[in-house]
Amino acid sequence: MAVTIRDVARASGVHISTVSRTFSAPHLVNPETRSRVLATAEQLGYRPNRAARALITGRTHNIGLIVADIANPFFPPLIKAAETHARRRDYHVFVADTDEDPIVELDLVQALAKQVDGILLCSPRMSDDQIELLKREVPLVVINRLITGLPAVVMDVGLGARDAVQHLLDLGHRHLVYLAGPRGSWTNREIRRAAGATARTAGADLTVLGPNQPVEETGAAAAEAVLKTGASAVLAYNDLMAIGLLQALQDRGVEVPGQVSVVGIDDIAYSGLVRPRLTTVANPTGAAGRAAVDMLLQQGDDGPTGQVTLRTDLIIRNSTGPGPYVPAGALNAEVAAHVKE
Amino acid sequence: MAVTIRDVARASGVHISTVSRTFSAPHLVNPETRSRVLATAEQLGYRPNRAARALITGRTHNIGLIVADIANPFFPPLIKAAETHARRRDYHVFVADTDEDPIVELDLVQALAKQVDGILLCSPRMSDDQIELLKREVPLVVINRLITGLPAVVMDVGLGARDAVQHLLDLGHRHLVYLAGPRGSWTNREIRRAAGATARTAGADLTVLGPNQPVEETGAAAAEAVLKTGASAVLAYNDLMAIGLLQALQDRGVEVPGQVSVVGIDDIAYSGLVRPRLTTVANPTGAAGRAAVDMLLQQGDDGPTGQVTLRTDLIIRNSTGPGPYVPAGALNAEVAAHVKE
DNA sequence: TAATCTGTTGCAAACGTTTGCCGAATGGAG
DNA sequence: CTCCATTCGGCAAACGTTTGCAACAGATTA
Repeated sequence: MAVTIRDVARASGVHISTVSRTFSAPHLVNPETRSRVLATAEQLGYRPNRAARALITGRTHNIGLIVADIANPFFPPLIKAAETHARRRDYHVFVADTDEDPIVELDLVQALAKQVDGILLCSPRMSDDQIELLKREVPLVVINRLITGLPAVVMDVGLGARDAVQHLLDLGHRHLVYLAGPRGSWTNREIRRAAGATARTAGADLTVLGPNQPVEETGAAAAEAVLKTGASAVLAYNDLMAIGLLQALQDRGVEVPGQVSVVGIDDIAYSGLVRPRLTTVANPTGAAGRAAVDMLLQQGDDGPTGQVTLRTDLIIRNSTGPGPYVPAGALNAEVAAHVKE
Repeated sequence: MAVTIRDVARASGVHISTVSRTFSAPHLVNPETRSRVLATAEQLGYRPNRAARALITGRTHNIGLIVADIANPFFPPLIKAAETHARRRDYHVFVADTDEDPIVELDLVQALAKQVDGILLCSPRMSDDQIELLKREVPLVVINRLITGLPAVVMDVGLGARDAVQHLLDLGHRHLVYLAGPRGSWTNREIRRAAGATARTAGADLTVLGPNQPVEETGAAAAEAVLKTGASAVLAYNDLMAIGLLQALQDRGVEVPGQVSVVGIDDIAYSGLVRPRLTTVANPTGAAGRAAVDMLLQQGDDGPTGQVTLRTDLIIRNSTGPGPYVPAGALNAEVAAHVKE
């Protein structure tokens, strides 16, 4: 049914190997022959069968991209960037969603392993050991998690969390809440560590609430607990939760940032659209996707290597304002500017 | 390097065909032999090579999903639903992004054709003829566009647009704007047609502004033009544009819905989070994704068939309010409820 | 003139499966 | 004890490519 290399060979009066070479090693075939073959191939609508090619070359020209939740707005820009970048290099991308489930994650990697030249593992929830093991089955690049010895692209959320907490401290907040993310998330641990350290250094309190599924609903559901802590500022694991919290607080008549300041992480497209506009830590997700593809596809001796850290940026908008302990001298020009905005 | 069927055969002392049958036709092999083979396969970490299998069976167990823009929040829920549904049926999904470019779209279908058992084409921008032609190369299910003779899953945006316009008319608006979507979009034509017909029937004006790229920025950029028309209500091609417009109007000091009412389409996750919360037409994207997968994978004589229309729902929130011509008698209970909300 | 090289092509094996066909073994019926 | 049916497993071809090897022609070199 489908037109194969053999049909083209017959129609142009050459051996199939010549047709094959016309496509995969053009310099080895006489220009005249080549153009003849190309012409008949075009005319017949021939397209090389990648599966057959993969079988013999061992290279599928496919990559896998495994994310926790496609519908989480953090991922689409990353997926898009990775896919576009991969396609530019003539690779196709399998996208799969684990629903935050480490078991599904494991299955998925194994199922995809034979079908791809490598896998991009986004924010994996598996244990380090499991990932280590999987690495032997298929080239892996991990995104958003640092594991010694494993190639990775991470965004420096530690830095982001530090900046965010420092921003809150500068505003005069002394009791903060970290609204934690899902169990098993490296990002979550990083944020928690950095936020804790920064708060501690300044002699401020940091209460951790969680773990939580990183969705809007849990952010909203946490409002009660947040208020009960008596904290005046909240750093959320991601914008989704921050926005959920924002909503729930306002529904309860709590003013943001008047009574409680809220900071998110990710800078998803909509964090600038909610009211008040969300102060958040911007993550370079597109760049991360591209970097990960590059790393995976790098002409490898044996597999991808290296660890890349991308910088994050605190974006100050309107969901953060002065806290209860703003010292007279601290209301300097910079902070004043934030407050005013 | 990778463990093949042959390794398993050798290790368990049977012929490779027996191993093959153990996996693809278990009932043909002695339970005892089967469990022995299964055991060694497990121990060796054997996984069937799908490419090789595809070569001989002609079924890849992959499908392609082509969308205009992964980062457009309309698509991720659809992608997620389709992927999850496909995986449940043991299919993997290639996801690709055309960036709204019909050329890329065409290339993509052809490139993917040999590698998949079928392709889901979301909101294609190609011409009907082109799609018709492609259908001969690979089984196709079109989402969000109706083409005679082609299997499709569409959401009834015509109905949605009618409901939306009727809602605005009921509120007393007599001059409406339709902020159009991209050229080549079937959805766009449907909305325009239905909105126009509904307005015309009621003797109201409908000004069409566009075509536009379906992103937030163009919605914002259109604010000026919208105001210039003097219309009191706007229906946007999608929520993204509606939200952009909302923002821009408010930035100009125009009250929504006080001075201008705005209705979106899609009900993306964030339309309920902006202020005012957006009145919009909800599209069952998840259901559409699943239906399309089912249609594509239906045990087919020759290819998928049928056309499914999924119903849409007008969700009334706070971005719509009474218009300048609200007749005394029209402020019935239902409308009053809307207004109050 | 013989030897060597270069460029172009054909030949055939290989990649990891599936599957139609055939033969061997087993067991039940007559 | 023979015959037949059934169950099981092996054999080998096939899927559409790539690629090392060899053959051949013509050109270059010695």
